[in-house]
Amino acid sequence: MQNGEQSETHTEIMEATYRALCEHGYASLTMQKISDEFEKSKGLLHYHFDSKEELLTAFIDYLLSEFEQDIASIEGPPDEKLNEFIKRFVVVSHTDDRQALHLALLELRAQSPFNDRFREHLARSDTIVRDVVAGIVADGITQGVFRADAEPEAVAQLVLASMDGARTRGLTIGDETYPATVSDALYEYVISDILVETNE
Amino acid sequence: MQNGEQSETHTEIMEATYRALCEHGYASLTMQKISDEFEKSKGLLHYHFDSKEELLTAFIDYLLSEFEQDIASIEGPPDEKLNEFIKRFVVVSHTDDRQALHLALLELRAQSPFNDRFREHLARSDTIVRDVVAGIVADGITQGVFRADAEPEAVAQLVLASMDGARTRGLTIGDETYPATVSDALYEYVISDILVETNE
Amino acid sequence: MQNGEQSETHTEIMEATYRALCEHGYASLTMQKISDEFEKSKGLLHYHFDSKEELLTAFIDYLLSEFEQDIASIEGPPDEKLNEFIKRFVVVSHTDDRQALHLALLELRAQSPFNDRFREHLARSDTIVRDVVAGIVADGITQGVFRADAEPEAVAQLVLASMDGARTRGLTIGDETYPATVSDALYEYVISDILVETNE
Amino acid sequence: MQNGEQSETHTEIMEATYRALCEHGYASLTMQKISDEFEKSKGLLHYHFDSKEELLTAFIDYLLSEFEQDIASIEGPPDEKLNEFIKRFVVVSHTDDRQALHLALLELRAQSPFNDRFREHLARSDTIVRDVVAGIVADGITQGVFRADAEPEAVAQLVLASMDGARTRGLTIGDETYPATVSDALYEYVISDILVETNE
DNA sequence: CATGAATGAGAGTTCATTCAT
DNA sequence: TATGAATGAACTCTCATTCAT
Repeated sequence: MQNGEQSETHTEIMEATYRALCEHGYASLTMQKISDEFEKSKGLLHYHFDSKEELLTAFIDYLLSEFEQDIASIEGPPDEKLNEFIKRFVVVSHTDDRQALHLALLELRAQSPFNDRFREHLARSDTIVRDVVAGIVADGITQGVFRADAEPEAVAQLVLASMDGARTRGLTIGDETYPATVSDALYEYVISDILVETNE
Repeated sequence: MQNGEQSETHTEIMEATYRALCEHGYASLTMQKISDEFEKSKGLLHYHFDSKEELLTAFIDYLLSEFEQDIASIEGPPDEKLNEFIKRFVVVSHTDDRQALHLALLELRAQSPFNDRFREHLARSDTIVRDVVAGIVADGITQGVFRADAEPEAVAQLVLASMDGARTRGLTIGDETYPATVSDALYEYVISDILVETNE
Repeated sequence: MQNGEQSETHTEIMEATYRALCEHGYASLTMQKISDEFEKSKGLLHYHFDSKEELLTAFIDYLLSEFEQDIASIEGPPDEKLNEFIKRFVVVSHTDDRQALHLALLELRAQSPFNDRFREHLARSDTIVRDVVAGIVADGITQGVFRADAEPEAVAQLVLASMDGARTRGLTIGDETYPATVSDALYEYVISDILVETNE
Repeated sequence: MQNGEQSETHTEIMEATYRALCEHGYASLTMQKISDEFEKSKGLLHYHFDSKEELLTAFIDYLLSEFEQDIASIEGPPDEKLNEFIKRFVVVSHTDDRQALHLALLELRAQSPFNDRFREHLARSDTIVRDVVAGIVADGITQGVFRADAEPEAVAQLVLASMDGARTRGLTIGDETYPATVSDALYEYVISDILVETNE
């Protein structure tokens, strides 16, 4: 998404970083552990990236790009898009690969107060995603599926925050039912309220 | 809370760890940096704790105990308690010390999938807090301030998840208005729905 | 001088080495830094020279050859040749390119106790230069401009040593006036003594 | 001389550095090689010195302090002091330990154009030594052993430069007779000229 | 000839931990 | 208790060199 044409080795490094991050976590992620997940040599990591931080910044872009592509691929009428968005965002099974992706992102996010570049890259992506959700709600209002008094920005932030929190709590506390429970509550207490009541 | 009578040195170490964690972040937290925030020597840290992990596990208990005490001190009728809870939990000013505390907790939480002991201690606390919120809602139903069809568990999880998510996003993206916006949306789209309409 | 007909690439490598050495110093001179000053690729350096040491040995010859050519081009009667020799050897302005050349030579010389090949190449050149100066003095005696009791070898060594020392101290301590001061003292206390007093 | 009371370990590190520098030369001097000459562990080097550069800067002070002490210990009338100074400074036998010291200093000096801190420390010492020599000459004039028209500063610089150059050439070209030859020439062509002729 | 990706050893440095005092 | 010197493993990063193209 951002470069369009990265070298094969570049991609292999990103994938190795992903595996290493998922397995060991950010705090104990080392170039050696990335290298262990990488077919080629450790020195090559430094040939392609000037420093560990540079590699990880590139990795954030790689992760976000995958995530943004996933989100952009959602199709359908606004209410279905919102449902699908929530499903992809939060209802992850334990074996879902997306769970690992979100954990990786969470770790990088927890690090961002101490790293300006991380924060900038993450903030940029956050704005994009928020705009996507607010856009869905706005479209829904225009098309008459959501109530006219729904505030797209507020709804978007509430949806994102609750899903993010649910995922975080689910991931970090090890309770797999957390995201699903919150997701259900989100429907019952929020989304059902802004739906124009046609058949319900 | 867990020992009742900790030594003064123990407390000083916990406070030093807190300062070091806030300043440097979990990933680059070292015994040396804790020691730098500590009046006494670095060797003494190992006299009191067998290992860094042991120290950090004790630190989690210390943090959670402070947090739980804070929450337990809330008084008043259920709807006011819920408001106050949300306020303390999420609406933190930028200079609020509680912001740093939550960031520290987030970092430890992001680490918990890689550390069983961290996860156990955090999960225990999470259950306590969730029970507190669910209890407030249940009390509110009993006392007739919340609607009878409100589900205490579901509401508690939704409230906690959205506030947690809002705080995380606010902290890590550097947008101070995030928690307040989500908090407002939470009132408007969730809490106002479960309040028994008396004067509104 | 040693091959007579070096390839153009060879010369470009020598010039790149010269620039890199002047900029970074011997101790932190790397093949990469030489390559950075070189139009073509880094791999090509190894195509032309089997190793870094080989390249640097060739570079010594290149430097000395330039230096010897410079000295050989001095013309005139013996006393003027000696003056000119000293002037070229030591009285370098701060911006003089010769200053960098002498610094490069000094660095290689400081390395020579640890590298037999460096030492051999440098010693050979040193003998040549010493013979040139002793020859000038001997010619001066024959032609009656220098006193008959002047010892060509001793004078040559004293002149060379003092100029070398002055340059070293000037270069490394950053005092630009050093060489000129010593040069003046050399005239006043040494050369004026061996001149046949005709018009002075 | 500079601190008066350095720890024993500090001194051991300086001595280990001296041995490593003499054996391998500055350009290939590594912390590992210093550690190899050191009884204790490599990590300890970094406990006592924040970086390699800091260690080497301290080492320059250590070397210069030894050298300055040596010079300060010379006693006697001015002409004898000057003789003794030259003897200690330059006439080193091949096995003389002072030869190694001067080579070490030369290497550090050759590095000083690329390292401000090295240059400052070396320049400070250079000024001290020059003042000592100029002081000897000035005393000699006052006491009537040197001619009144001798210029202390100019003589000091000429003496130092020629001896420095002789030593450099001797050390780096491997010709042991160099310093002695230049030293003799220095007497014959310079010092004999400034001596008040009493018995010669 | 020429390139630049790739390698593996080793550079300086950091770190949790130990231990004598 | 308390200190701070000391350790050794592991860290990020650099380097001369090789090799497929």
